[in-house]
Amino acid sequence: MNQGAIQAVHKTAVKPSKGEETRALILKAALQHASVAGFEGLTIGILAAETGLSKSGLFAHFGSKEELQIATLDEGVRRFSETAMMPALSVPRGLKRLQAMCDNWLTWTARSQLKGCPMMTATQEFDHKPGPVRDAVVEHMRRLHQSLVKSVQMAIDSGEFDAATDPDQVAFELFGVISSCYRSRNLFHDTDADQRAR
Amino acid sequence: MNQGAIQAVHKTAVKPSKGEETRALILKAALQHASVAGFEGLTIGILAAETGLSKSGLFAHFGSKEELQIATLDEGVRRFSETAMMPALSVPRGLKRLQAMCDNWLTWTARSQLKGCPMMTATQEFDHKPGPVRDAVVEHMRRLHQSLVKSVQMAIDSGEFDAATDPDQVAFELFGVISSCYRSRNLFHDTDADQRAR
DNA sequence: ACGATTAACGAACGGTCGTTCTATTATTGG
DNA sequence: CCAATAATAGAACGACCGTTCGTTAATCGT
Repeated sequence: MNQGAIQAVHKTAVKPSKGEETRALILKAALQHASVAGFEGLTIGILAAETGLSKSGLFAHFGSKEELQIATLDEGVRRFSETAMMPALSVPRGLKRLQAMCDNWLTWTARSQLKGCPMMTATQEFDHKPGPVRDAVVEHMRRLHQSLVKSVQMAIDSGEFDAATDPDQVAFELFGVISSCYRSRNLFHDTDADQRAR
Repeated sequence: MNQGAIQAVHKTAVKPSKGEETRALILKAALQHASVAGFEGLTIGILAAETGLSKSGLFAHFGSKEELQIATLDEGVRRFSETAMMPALSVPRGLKRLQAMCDNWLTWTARSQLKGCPMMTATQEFDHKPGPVRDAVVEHMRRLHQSLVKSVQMAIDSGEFDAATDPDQVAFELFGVISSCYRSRNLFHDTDADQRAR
């Protein structure tokens, strides 16, 4: 039936077939919606109405709600990577890059016109719900954590951080500060994009 | 006819009427469920089956799902207060008490046989969903934040923290560390209840 | 330009949702 | 002990859920 996943291997060079076009359109709306109402709040009916498709027409692109959730999560990670992480790679290694990463992390949702960080949402949502979606979330978060650790390590190598610094610990704390900032901003409408990268 | 089950369990007040008894029972199950599946995941049908009541019987206790959510949230806060915060008040003011608060915060879910911290869950879940439930969440979190700030201020007054310390900032960071710890523990099954209260 | 393939639709399904009624059973205060 | 009252059950509702199926319309390779 649906074999869109097969084509995922090839990094598309020149193939915006009709199907992929609408699929991208759906995922855009889905991500938007998930950033507000969460991934469990994603509804095929609502999403269909939002995109002008029929329920069954939309459904055919994914084959199940679970696959829709995973596809939306992947799309979120893709957007996060290209909006927040990749730009930071053009900043010189070390503390500067680490700071750029954190800054971008805090601002990418606004730049992508999202209401919240999908990964933060997904993390909370699937904490205790075993299944393929949770597995995907864990995998993505593990990768993200590793990225942070690597950047911290670079700052250690360059002498900007003490040699005794534990990169894992710093990454752990950075994540805490960022999630605290998101909470503060969203819940209280505080305007404290505190640049507290120590 | 044989109603001789005299349970001389006189708890606190003097009014454990039948209705309040079952209501407490429902809320216990609801909180348990919400700590796993979230407050939106609370379902009257499931909850009724879990408690042995009928849907309508359970429903009558609250009048709407929204009120059930709020009641469950309140119950969570109540349990949190009596399990995590109040015990910390018997610890001498200052850094010690602040540490006790954070420690208790990290361990109270286990002690209450919950799978996750309901307030953390609620915070994420109602970030972007206006309504009475969100209002209640905001109010509760504001109070909690103030508690933290007050404890930090005491540690400043006692000289354990530098006089230039910003209590709000410290509370902000503490919340970050705690939420990061919850995430790490639940998502990766890390066993790092890191006592990183600086 | 045509025939094969893909994309999209519309209707229907069994389920579950929150909610509303009415009726029956327990509990309670006098 | 007995009425008054509170607690619960049961059936039914419309709405929406995810999913299936058969059919039609659009797209694409040749």
